[in-house]
Amino acid sequence: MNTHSSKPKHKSGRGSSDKRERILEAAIRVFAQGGFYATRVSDIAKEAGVADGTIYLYFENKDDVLISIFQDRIGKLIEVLREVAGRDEPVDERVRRIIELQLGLLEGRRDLAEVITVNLRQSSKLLKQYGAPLFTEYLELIASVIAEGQRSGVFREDVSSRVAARALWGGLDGLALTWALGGGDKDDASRDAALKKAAHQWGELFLDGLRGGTHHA
Amino acid sequence: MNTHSSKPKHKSGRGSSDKRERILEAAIRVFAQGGFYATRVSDIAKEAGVADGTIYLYFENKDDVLISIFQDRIGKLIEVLREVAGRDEPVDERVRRIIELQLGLLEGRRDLAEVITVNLRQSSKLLKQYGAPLFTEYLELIASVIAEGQRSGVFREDVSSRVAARALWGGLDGLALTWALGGGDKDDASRDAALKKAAHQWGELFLDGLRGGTHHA
Amino acid sequence: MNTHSSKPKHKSGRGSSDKRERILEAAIRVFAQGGFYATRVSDIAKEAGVADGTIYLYFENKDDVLISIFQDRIGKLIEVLREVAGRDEPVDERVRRIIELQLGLLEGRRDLAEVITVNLRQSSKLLKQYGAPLFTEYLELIASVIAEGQRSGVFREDVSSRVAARALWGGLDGLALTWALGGGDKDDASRDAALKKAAHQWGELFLDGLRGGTHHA
Amino acid sequence: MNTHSSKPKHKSGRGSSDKRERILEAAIRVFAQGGFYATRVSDIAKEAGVADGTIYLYFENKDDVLISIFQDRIGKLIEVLREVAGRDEPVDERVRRIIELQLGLLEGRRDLAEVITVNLRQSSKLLKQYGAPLFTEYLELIASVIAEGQRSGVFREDVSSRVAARALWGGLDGLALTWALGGGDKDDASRDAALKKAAHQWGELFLDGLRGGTHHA
DNA sequence: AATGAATGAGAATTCATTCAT
DNA sequence: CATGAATGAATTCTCATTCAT
Repeated sequence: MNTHSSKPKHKSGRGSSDKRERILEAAIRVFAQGGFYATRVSDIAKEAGVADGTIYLYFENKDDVLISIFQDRIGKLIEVLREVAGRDEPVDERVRRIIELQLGLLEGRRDLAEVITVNLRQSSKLLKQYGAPLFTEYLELIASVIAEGQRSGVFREDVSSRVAARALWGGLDGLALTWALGGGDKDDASRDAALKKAAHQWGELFLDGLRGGTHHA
Repeated sequence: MNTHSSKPKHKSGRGSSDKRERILEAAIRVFAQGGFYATRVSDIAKEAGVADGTIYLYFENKDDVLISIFQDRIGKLIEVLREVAGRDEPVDERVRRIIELQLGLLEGRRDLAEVITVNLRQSSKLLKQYGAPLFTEYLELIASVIAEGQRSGVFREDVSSRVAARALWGGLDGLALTWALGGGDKDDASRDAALKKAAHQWGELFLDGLRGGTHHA
Repeated sequence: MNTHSSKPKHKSGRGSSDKRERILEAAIRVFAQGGFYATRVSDIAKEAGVADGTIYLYFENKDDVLISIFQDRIGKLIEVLREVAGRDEPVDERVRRIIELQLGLLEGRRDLAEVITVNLRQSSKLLKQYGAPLFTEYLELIASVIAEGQRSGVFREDVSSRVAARALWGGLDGLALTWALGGGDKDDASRDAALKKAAHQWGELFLDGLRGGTHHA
Repeated sequence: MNTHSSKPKHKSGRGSSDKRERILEAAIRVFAQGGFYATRVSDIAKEAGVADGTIYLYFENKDDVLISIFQDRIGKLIEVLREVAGRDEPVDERVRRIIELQLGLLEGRRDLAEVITVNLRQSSKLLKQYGAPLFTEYLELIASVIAEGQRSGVFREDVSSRVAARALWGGLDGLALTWALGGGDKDDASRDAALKKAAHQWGELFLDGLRGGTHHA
């Protein structure tokens, strides 16, 4: 449903389709290290412990591997997000969950963060063709929560819910980028904690800003 | 190997080094369109109206062209930013200027803006090696303005100025990305207007959020 | 290396070797459609309704499949041809039978005909190594009929029987090629009828030419 | 006009476009030796004394090289044929010229004969897509001469001029095939003479057959 | 300085063949 | 006997870079 590749003839095979997963994980690691373009297909294969040709049993081509990473992960994220967005909780609480969710996806996965925030943009073609639809869906979901907050009077209405959604996502992506790029001086655990703290601050700033219009009067 | 651009023996030359400039401008345009990797050296040459070989009279290699864009352009951007950051204006006013600057709304220097949002992520290798330091400097400059606002009591202090700076940049980048992804349905003028409006909304949301801590008490 | 097909340990087997036959038939079909090189072993397998690996239980390799087609089928064709050539009928009648035979109009053995016009030229290497001898035998048989006609005074003698045989075959091949190239505008039945008619005309032209020397005096 | 490739950016360059010719000649040699599919692009390059990449400056891809051989040669042949077909000579004389012409194309070029008669058919795709149109034009030209002979009462009318044209060409192609395939037992000169002689015989047989209908009454 | 034809290293992809099940 | 997932050698084609003019 959320996979794009038309290839996986296996799928149902028990131990077989975890090979697809293995390749995907290997690709995330090597893409994060060297970037999409600098990574050779044989690098992915070696990292996954399979032969070069095996990649092509599970993916159309190299592009498809990157796209699949994006689609698999974002697809899952959207699923959960949809549930969160529909919860019976105060909207600001739901916004906080969204933030945690987006960063939770990355929890301890600096490599995944780099692939999503950096690598995907290296190919504008891929980004536009495959990324845009999913990305738009994701943003619309966030925007709908904000819009609900606006209708209920919790959030200011002089800011477009879509603009706010984009800014929220962009801010998180900005934090993730710095986090991904940051050299390895500190240990992962403290880096994780730092990201979490930063995300919390950013969330409160955002929420206050979103409520802020009321104070203008 | 680690020092770059030992080539530009011209630079000082009179009319000749405007060819370097022409190549740089051409490269910014084509990189922005198709990305660093999808762009062939011959594309840059054609756009610049010179022969392929001519590129190599002014730059070491293709990487060097991208690096030079970073250094030349972000360097200039930082210069302007430094001036804006140091102005004798209220901090929130300065933050508004920074937003306009980054989106290229200021002085019609759209190309400068493109460099950051589009080119920054093109090559992870180059990004890490050459982009990161400059990028960090850029962010620090923004953070310093925010910090000043915090010290003067205008901005809340429970949010790290660096986190706020990253979020500010990320939000802008998010708006720019959507803007870039959005198909060419509308004309440029109305797209520009939409971006300007979105940027304004985002700025006010951000500033209110940044002041917001005060209302919590 | 130079002896081929040491594999078919089955051959004598009862019902199992009809699988070999099935593969051979399938190969003829797919080779005829796309050519030897454009056909993948998996295409043959799919057409035959067996697994890829099964092919290798009956044939050394892909080349061996083509060679086997030559040997099995052209062998049979030559057998039939030999019978026709030796019949107790007027030579011109026998020439007419040969034409029908080669075009597969005789006894509905279209597949036999395909072997020569379609498969003969598929691989120059194999053609030279395995096809040429059989092909020569085939032509010699035709030439022998013509030579017989010459000796009995029915056919002119100022034309080499071998040259005539080659020309006869070539003409038929030319008709078949046009027939194969002709897009699928008409239905198979009418295409068949057209080929039959063309073959008849060609046969009479050829026979008259072959008798023609008598008029020269 | 008769070249298909959209590549040759050079063309007018003096000494430059003979490189295209050099590659073409080299390709004819190596295709004839090993066949189209067995020949690697690097083989062509080596034979032509150029780098692999140079091939791609003059041709789209490997297919294009084969197509270009066919188109260049057949294209030229058609030009001359058109002149011959329109001459003010007896039709049978013109048919003799056509035969000489078609074989003259191959004069001493066993390799070219093999490429045209054997290699082109190895790829039904190429043959159908590019060969068919030119081939049809060529045949129509021959058919028009035969039709003229029929209208003037020299040739029998119970044979379709198109069928006759195909048979004529096919017969010649058949002779050329045997000639190309024949091992190298004799020297080239005597082989050439043999081909010429065979062609003459075939021509007379064909012409007599084409007149033959008149004797049937 | 400028040119652009030529180069050739490098990478993606295909597909015949194998072999564990 | 049969299968078909896995393999990896082989090949085409691209494109950054060079260098003779």
